[in-house]
Amino acid sequence: MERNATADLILDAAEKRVRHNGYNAVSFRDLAEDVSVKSASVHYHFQTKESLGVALVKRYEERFLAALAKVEAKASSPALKLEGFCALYRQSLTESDAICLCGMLGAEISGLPEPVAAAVREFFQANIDWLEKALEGSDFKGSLREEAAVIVSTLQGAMMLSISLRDTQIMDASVAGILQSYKPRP
Amino acid sequence: MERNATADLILDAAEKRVRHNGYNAVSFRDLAEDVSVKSASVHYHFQTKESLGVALVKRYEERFLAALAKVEAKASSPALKLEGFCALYRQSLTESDAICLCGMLGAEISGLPEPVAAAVREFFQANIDWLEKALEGSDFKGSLREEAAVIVSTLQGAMMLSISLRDTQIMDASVAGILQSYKPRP
DNA sequence: CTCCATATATCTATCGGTAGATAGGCAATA
DNA sequence: TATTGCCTATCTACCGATAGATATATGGAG
Repeated sequence: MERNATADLILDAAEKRVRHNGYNAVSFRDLAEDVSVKSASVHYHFQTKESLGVALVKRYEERFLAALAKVEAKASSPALKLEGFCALYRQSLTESDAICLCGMLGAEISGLPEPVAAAVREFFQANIDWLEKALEGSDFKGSLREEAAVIVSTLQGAMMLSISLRDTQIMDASVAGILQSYKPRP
Repeated sequence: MERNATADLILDAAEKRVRHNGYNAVSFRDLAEDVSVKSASVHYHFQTKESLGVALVKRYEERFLAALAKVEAKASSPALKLEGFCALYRQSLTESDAICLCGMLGAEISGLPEPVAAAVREFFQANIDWLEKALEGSDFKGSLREEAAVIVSTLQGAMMLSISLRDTQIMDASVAGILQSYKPRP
């Protein structure tokens, strides 16, 4: 994914704006102003809004999967991997004071250009894939994949409500609840 | 809240469109077409988009609280009330094949006109209030209010992911997980 | 080393379309 | 006749997108 400086600055600005206000509330002119160029120059780097959206989600997913790979490398048990996963979500919330990019786009998904929607679904699937694999060997009864999806959705919901009510406690309590359920039963 | 027929049809159309595509993706012209009038007539009933948004959320909350009151009347135990609460969320998802109105607006909250944002926060607070009261007397250790917020956010997240991945199983599994946590410990 | 060709990245200017919003008129009704 | 509800027509602002000019950098060919 070799990309030049301006294109990345545009994606940075887009990520911030989309995570706060949603896909349809972001314009090429907004982004142009954010990076101090004209809107025609934004179109030079991303011909259409759809292609910008796809690039945005793909970069976001790449970064997230890279962070997950680091967790994978360090965490030795399913419980620790789960903890690392939750910590990443929590960090994403506190660092940007916004919900997950794909949490926002997931809410708007039926109104998105199909290629963008597909990229969002892929992000979620990759999350669930990782978690499912991470939880292998934990003493959990039932479908691991289903449980992984529940965890992802729980974290996404917690981000949304934390931002809406301006109360990070909700995220913390959600994470605590998730981790508690996966403590090896004594 | 006495309102005439057209105004309610406009709100019906707005609710559907906002729940599917988000606040910023809905226009007066869209709504006008939905109810077979001209956009100026939509402005006759709701002068501004902001006032339409506020009315939309308030009506939604009224309906939801009315449904909760019925649950309250029928359910005798905290466990049954919780079950009724989750069932209402599940019903909201399956009936409209869309996320909660306030789940959508909650995601977009930082880009909403402040009065609309305030109405959304009030919806969530009312949900948490009801749940907190409903859970009184359950053998749960820790802050009931915090736990109520976690449940609301979990259900909201489950709706979002269910719609995104087109898999209602996620909602079902989330509800099952919530109810299981609140089974009186044997 | 210089000159020219090409590529890159930006600009100005503009397109057709749509956004929210308003003014003023017309018909039914109470 | 005053009110209600809808209409036509229009406004200004902004949307995504494109055309075409310009400046700068790179990299051979002579």
